[in-house]
Amino acid sequence: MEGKKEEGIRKGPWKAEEDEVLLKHVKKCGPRDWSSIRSKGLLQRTGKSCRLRWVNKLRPNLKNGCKFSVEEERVVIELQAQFGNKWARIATYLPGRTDNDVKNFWSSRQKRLARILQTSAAAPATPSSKSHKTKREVSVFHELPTTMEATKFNCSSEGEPSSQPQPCLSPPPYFRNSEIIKMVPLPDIVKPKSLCFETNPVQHELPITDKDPWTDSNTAIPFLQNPQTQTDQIFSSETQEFLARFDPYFDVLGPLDALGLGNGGEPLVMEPPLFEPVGSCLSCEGERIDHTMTPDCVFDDFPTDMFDQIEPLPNTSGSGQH
DNA sequence: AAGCTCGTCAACCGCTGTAGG
DNA sequence: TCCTACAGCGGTTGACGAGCT
Repeated sequence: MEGKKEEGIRKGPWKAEEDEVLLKHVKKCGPRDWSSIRSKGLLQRTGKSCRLRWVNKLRPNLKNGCKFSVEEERVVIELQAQFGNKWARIATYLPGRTDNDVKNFWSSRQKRLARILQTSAAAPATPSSKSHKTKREVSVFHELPTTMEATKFNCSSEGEPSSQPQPCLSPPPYFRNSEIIKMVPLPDIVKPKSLCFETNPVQHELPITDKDPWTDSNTAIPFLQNPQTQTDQIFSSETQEFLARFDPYFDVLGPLDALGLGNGGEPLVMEPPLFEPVGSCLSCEGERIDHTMTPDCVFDDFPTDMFDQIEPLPNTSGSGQH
């Protein structure tokens, strides 16, 4: 398709004059016929580029240059868990935000997650060192609780979540209700298989296998082990204090109607079933679908290298396993 | 003060889906 | 049914600024 060399195509940052021309076109013709902009000689931009400029910068009511609010962050997190990386779809739930905004926001978080995982693995437990935290470190840790879910949870491994919410695309439980979040302070070593995403708390105490389902070795994944202990070991008291502030944050991660979304801002209109209990959800048509999210299904979709940088903790056998 | 690291943002690229001929 | 053009989407990249060492 792209056989012939495109001549006279301008790329790069848009000038104010170009924006003006584009706006005029949209006023006249509406947000369509993008390719005609070039064919008419109005701009030396591809239709694609024009559309993108309109959608991301020139459209009315965009929240350009303002950071994501806490509410917006929560919505993105929830919807990403439900829909996967369907940024355009997610953006429709966020008035004034574009798919590009959401995408950028999410990838920043992913980067931070990667860094957190690396640094927490590379520099564990140095409580006395570094009594001062840099601002940046603090902000990184600020993301910690919410980045735990940052992996894709589209549990169908054979591909793409469809445009409809799929049963398997339910949000990860610790972001669905506080009941599940309370699984965090488990007393013992928690291996992935015991991170059962069920509302039934009993599941959290499932027998733990000797094998790590990811590595097929006996190496447990420290980050997922007894998180309380890990937190104590890895983070300084300041950071812990900071993390402690997330308790109330988690508390509001209950059913959507409890989120108070839109407080003081534009109301965030949510489509039906964002916060369904694990085990069932509603299809787009409002039809309830029962399903069970198995741990395997969930962890299948963790990036395989997600924990590459994490070294196993010293053997905690005795205190840990049961 | 300079260099470095990181986060944010804008824009491009390639792929896919769809409508029309 | 096939082909083509276009629209839309998601991934990626590069520029830039802010903060830190």
